[in-house]
Amino acid sequence: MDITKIIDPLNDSQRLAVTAPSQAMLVLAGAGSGKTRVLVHRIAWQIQVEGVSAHSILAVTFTNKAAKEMRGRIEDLLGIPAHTLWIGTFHGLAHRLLRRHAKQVKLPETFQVMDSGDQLRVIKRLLTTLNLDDAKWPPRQLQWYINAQKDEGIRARYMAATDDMYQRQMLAIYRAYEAFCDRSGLVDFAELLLRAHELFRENPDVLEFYRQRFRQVHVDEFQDTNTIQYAWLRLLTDGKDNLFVVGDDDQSIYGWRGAKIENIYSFQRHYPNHQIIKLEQNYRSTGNILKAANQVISMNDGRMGKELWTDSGDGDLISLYAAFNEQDEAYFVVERIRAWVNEGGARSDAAILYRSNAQSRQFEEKLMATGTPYRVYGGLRFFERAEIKNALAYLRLMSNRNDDASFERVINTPTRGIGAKTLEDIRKIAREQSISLWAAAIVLINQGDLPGRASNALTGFLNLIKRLTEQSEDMELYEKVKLVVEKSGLVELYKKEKMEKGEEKIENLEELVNAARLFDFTQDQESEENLSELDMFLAHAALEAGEMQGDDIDDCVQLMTLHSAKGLEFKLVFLVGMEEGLFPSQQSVDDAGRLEEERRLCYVGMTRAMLQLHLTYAESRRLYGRESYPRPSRFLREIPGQYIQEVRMRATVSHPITAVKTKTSSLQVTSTYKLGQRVGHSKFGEGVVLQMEGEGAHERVQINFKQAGVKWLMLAYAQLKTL
DNA sequence: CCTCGATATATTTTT
DNA sequence: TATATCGAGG
Repeated sequence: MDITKIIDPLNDSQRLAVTAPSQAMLVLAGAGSGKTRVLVHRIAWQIQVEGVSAHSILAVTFTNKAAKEMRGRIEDLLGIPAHTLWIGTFHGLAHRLLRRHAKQVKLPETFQVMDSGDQLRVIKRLLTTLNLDDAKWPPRQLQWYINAQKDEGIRARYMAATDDMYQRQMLAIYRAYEAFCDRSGLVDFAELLLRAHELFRENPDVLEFYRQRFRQVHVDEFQDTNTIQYAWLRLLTDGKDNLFVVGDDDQSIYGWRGAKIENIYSFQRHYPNHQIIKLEQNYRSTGNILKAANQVISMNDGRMGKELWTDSGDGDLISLYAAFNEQDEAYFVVERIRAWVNEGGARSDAAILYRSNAQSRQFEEKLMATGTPYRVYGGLRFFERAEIKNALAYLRLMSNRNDDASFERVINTPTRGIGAKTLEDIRKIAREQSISLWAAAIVLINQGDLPGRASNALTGFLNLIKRLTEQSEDMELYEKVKLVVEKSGLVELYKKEKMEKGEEKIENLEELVNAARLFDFTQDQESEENLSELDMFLAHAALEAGEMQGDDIDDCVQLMTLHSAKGLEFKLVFLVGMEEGLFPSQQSVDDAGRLEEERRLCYVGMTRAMLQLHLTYAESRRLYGRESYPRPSRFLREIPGQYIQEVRMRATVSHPITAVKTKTSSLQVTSTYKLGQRVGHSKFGEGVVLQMEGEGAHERVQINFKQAGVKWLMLAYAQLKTL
């Protein structure tokens, strides 16, 4: 047996974690310290050396991407496919359990998964039904409230009524929402987890079965688990000392959506026989970046304690640029990226990280203007697009006619002459008789007192769904999807829309058919053989919303929020908008706990950088149409000056916060150039000065190069020669 | 039923 | 500032 492949690539701490005997284990893995490697090798070790069957191993992640990567790497390491290995996201695994045990958790076989968009829609609909003003009861807040309760494992029926009117109303809505979901066979994301927990808690035999089956349980990004996820893990592993978790308290950045960093602390109480191993050697960043990041994070209280180090050198200093305004900031960043690319760097190795999405625009504009390919993460995802959701709603209705959310969605999309009045009648009957909208529609037609036209339209809709169901019965999955796309009238609807938009939507629908054709329903066969291909595809669409838009085919500059950057790495990183009120965000500054999370976010951002880290802030920023003059972020002050090189040239270079801005620039270049002056540039060759603007470090000149054409250059970097 | 204009509203995101 | 959503009116 060749175990060197598993052991050799590991450092001492990693090896300790990988080869430890079965026991409760907490691996505190710093950024870039090889946490996935430990998890992958640990599992391979158990299979190959400890003789644990892949069938008896469970590994849980947060994202599908992480799950996929882990499975891939384990299979690579073992050299064989490991399809009996249960590895997936909390939600994916919960879903699998609920499908297998639908009866025990009182769900219909064809229950459908709602994404957050669906959920919001349902809540809005519910408010209208309950005659509540959605200005007074903002749907988003209600959604937040409901999910927060569920994340804590709290069901509406177990909540005591309070005297507080507001609380009472919220609870009433939560109740109504639960009732609606039950009636329609709909399950939201939080519900997947909650019900999977209840499955274990209320069915000792089921729980015992899985406790027996899973001899080893592994969890990735443990610091991101919420209350219900951890409770679920505990049911599965209590008293068994077989829980192996990997996480980093310093990278907990999802507290605002229920993640409990405390779970790391509780782990030590709940599993008294645990062992803790710290991974502190970093294989990603240079020494300066790590030392600076260590300093920043050390400002937080109550850490587990961890200090990253590297045995590769200090590297470059971190650069800090004080931009005049957000335009200048973008200009600086884009120029730096161009310089990087000119020197042979790949664009995809450069990332611009910001605190909030609204900041991306200025960079996009500048990148666009310079013709630099870029990619923005975080847009609408494929399965979340309206046209896709419409098509899926038809499919869902075919699978489960009680799915009222889907019924509402497509009954009049495209418009087919079913008016608000008819719809209201249907809802009324559904409410009175506690039946689905579909059933209510049939009742309404049979009553016969509907105006002829409305009755025909409604019958037409019901028949359409029935026809689609019958016709597609023996079809392949992709043919079903194709049939729906063609016969639902969606294509005709989008053909009528403004050329470009409509065109794109039709293309997306075609892409959906294609996705169905490529859908690999064999990959989860082990557990879901009783599920129809269609239902598997629908679940896949909800649980894995697909890649964000854009292709990775091109060599693109990467733009994303700090949150989405977690887990990624780039040679060149720009952390922009380092300003009080922006980062840390205004909402976090007067709450110690939230401020610490912002600091962890800063730590995450800094540790994304492999070679170069550039920090920027603007002295003046236009945001939401308002001009503001923010102070530099406190996080900048927390980085010792010795790791920083200020890019702005000033008379006196000192610490950024304390430095007084002087008008006297150290760069008296303004007089050097005149309009029409002939200059030389190392890359662009010879040219003539056309315009100048800005002062000091901000001074830019426009030059008409003989070869390269007209360009704006920043004097501080251009290294021009007068000719 | 659709279009236009008024209005609110703007961290962070995966599942 | 930009966008999304909603209600009135053609």
